[in-house]
Amino acid sequence: MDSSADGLLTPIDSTETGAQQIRDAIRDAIVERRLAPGTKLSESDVGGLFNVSRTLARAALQALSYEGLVSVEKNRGAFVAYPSPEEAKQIFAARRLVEPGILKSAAERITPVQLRQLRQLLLEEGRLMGERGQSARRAEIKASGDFHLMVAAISGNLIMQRFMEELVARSSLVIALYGQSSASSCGHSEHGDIITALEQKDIDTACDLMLHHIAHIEADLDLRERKSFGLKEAFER
Amino acid sequence: MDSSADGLLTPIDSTETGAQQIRDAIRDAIVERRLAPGTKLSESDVGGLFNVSRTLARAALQALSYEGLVSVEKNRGAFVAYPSPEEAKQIFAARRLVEPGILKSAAERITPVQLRQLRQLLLEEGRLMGERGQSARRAEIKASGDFHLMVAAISGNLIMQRFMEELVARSSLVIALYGQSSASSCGHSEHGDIITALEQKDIDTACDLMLHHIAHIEADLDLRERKSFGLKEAFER
DNA sequence: CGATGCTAAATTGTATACAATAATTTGCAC
DNA sequence: GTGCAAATTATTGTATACAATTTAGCATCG
Repeated sequence: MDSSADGLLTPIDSTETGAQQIRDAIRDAIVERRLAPGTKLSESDVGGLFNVSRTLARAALQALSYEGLVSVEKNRGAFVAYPSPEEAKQIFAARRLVEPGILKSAAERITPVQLRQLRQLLLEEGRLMGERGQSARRAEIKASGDFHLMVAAISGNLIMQRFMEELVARSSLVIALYGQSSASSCGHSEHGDIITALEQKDIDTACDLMLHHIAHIEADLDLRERKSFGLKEAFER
Repeated sequence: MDSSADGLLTPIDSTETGAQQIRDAIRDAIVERRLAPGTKLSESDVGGLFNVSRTLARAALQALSYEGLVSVEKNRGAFVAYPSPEEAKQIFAARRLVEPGILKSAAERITPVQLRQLRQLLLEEGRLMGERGQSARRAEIKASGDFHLMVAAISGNLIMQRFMEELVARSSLVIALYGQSSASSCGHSEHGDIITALEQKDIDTACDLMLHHIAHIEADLDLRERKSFGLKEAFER
């Protein structure tokens, strides 16, 4: 896809097995909001879509369920996750809990080259904000999350990086459900501020900015329970 | 929302599917160190052992690989994870990063009943330290981890709780590989100190004690690369 | 004697078939 | 026409069968 001058965010093993490719494809579709929360993902349909057997489709769906992006209900099937307001709060609470620490680790190890890469990412993000159209919107959503993921990658801790990938992906789902403004853009300047603080080695300020940034994203949510009939409707088709 | 602290550490769904039961059984075996790191887990063997088909065995092994307890190598098979020293460092770095925050959340919500349950757990842990025999040793290992898991459960954040389950399980693997003294016991008094701080609502002290506690566990490790021939041997049956 | 290439065995990767469970529709009584 | 119940349909749960890949053994050659 894009892979903008970094190997940092593309841990794709070229020898990945079929199920993994399908998992990645579906995950991208969910994160970029081409697949709405609650959408049913039947094994047959998924398998048919990718021209593989149900075995692989099932494996991919299982994998996504471990990441919290898909919920599989016994004898009922798999659905794109439909996080409850409570779940949404916990996702952002988790981010507030870990991201300052991750950022601190990253700040201690970051190299000039990596700082340039972060700036590059920011530039790309800004460019996408200018463009219009579905495709640009999707890319913008992805880029916005990629900032946080690159920070995690720079921190050098693979385990926290993995965890952040899960949190960012699930955040996208939450924003799709409860976001009010098309607020994916509102964080852009804050990303820039964080980078600036990093450049100045001002770790404490950077962490504060990160906390505020997460709080801003969360403040844009309207975390009221959706009517159950709406949920039921979402589970149709 | 959160049920009272009764089944706090047993989120087992009684209607769980076959693969999940097998996954749990193998996970217990790994965490309790009945299965050594590097042990080969062939799909046929696992299936035969539990009297199910390779399909379910495979699903269970896949699940464990997402938790980092099993590593599956393409076309080669699944093995009990053999964390490298670097991985071990990252696991404990992750714990230092998240556990103070989790403890802080828990301290803000903890009820007297939950405090009693923590004391209870500590008592049980102490009792097991007194007993001798393999079985008591395994239970002691589990109880030691359960303290951290119960704190996570009390924090009320299911996502962080899940993450801690992963970290504690993987820590057990690391200690099995690199632990020097049979140090699982050395942390017992520190657990008690943390509870005391919690009782006194002294959150900062509790967090400090937690950080020291994790540092102590880590300090007992001898994180030197095992000779590759030793690793190879470990991967043989 | 050691290295290399080939064949055979074992193991995983994937597809398909059958069984079990849940959703839907149909039919009947009221 | 409404409500309940049985049959039908669709979908998931699990097992088995076959293909592809790796590993090991063995023979051959340098």
